[in-house]
Amino acid sequence: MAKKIKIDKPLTEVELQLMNVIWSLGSCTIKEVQNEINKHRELAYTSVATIMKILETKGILTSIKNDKAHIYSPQITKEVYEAQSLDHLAENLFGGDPSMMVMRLINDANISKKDLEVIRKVLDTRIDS
Amino acid sequence: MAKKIKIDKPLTEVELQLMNVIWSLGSCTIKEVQNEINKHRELAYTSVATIMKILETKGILTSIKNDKAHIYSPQITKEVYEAQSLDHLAENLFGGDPSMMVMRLINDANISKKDLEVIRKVLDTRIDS
DNA sequence: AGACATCTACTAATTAATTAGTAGATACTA
DNA sequence: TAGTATCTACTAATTAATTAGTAGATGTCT
Repeated sequence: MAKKIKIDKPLTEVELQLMNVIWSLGSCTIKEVQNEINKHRELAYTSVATIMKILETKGILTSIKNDKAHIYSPQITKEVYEAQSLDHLAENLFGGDPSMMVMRLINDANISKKDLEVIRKVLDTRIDS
Repeated sequence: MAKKIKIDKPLTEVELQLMNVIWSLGSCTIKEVQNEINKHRELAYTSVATIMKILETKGILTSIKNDKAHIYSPQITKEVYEAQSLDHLAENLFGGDPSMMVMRLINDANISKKDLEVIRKVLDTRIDS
């Protein structure tokens, strides 16, 4: 099961692309990841392998040796990584104040009125707890 | 005055560090930026100059030739860049749904109850308009 | 004007990120 | 079990990002 390891730096562009695939697949092989990623872009099998090895070195993936291919599993959930990314952005662009991010989002971003109402509900429960 | 140009890629690490300084200074010279940045980290005058030239090439800064030093001005406001960064993150990590970002933020991020209430007020006006 | 300081443009060196090839190991198939 | 396919580890090549030096131009100050 994925643990809450702390990532020091954000993932690079390709790393994130792969992780998005891996998070959606759960535990998986290099081949499976390559098949999936190749629906969107070219990337050689060995390139995928290299990136996944890097992710393993960073502690973001672990692998176990199966019959044939290694099986990789994420060591951090997508949700946790999302939170850490938001923290990072808050730190670097919003002076460490995440509430300013929320402001910017609900003011500028393309969020439907319906979604805004859902958010308000969540906010209500969050405040009254 | 800063216009709303559209940035294709997010700024790199150093570029953002410099832009944060430049946004806080407004129009400024390389020297001024270097002085400011050097309160936090080492960076040679010529390095600052190089980065600022890159930012100019990208259209994020413009410069006019003054008596002596060039004066650089941002072509994009910090607020707009903030919004674009959030868009980018939403696209790459939240399946293009910014409301999920807000959710993650108000649930996980370290936001005080007072700030949450301020956010709710803003949300109220936003919804009722 | 001559000496000195400062500035920019251009170049270059280093490090990080991306992409993929090759060789040797391992498993599968007839 | 010989031949084929697949897999990983290691290496390497390319591109992007970061950092800074050098030379020549320009301004400043007596």
